[in-house]
Amino acid sequence: MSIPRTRPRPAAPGLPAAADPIHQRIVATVDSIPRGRVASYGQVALEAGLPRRARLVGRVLSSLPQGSKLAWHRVVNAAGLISTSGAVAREQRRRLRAEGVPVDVRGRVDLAEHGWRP
DNA sequence: TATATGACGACGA
DNA sequence: ATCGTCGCCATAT
Repeated sequence: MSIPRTRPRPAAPGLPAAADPIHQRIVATVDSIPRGRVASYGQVALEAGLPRRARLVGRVLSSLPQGSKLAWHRVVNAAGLISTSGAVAREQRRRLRAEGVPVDVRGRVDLAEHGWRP
């Protein structure tokens, strides 16, 4: 029997990424981070049932549509540092401070103090 | 098909 | 604390 030489394809080529169930779990997890707390990319991945997929979380957040209501600003890297840059980083810092999360001059949040502990 | 590149992270020196 | 290395994996080139 010859095996079809077709590789598995991403479920629906052409459908919006938001339709992907993996993507949805990540979004749902970020949505569960309480106001005033922050989580790391790796932590979000873990909570979403996707261990070691931190980069995927970053990729999903970086491709959110403009005007998304998701609290993407509550996600920082494992060191507590804002991982975005430029105008996005300034917006993230602004939003965090606006909800009572201190961000130091280097763009760092104290995870021991404001980290999300589900 | 091969390499490079990230909104990352764990680890060892 | 800082740095390099490696693992990770979807996209881009």
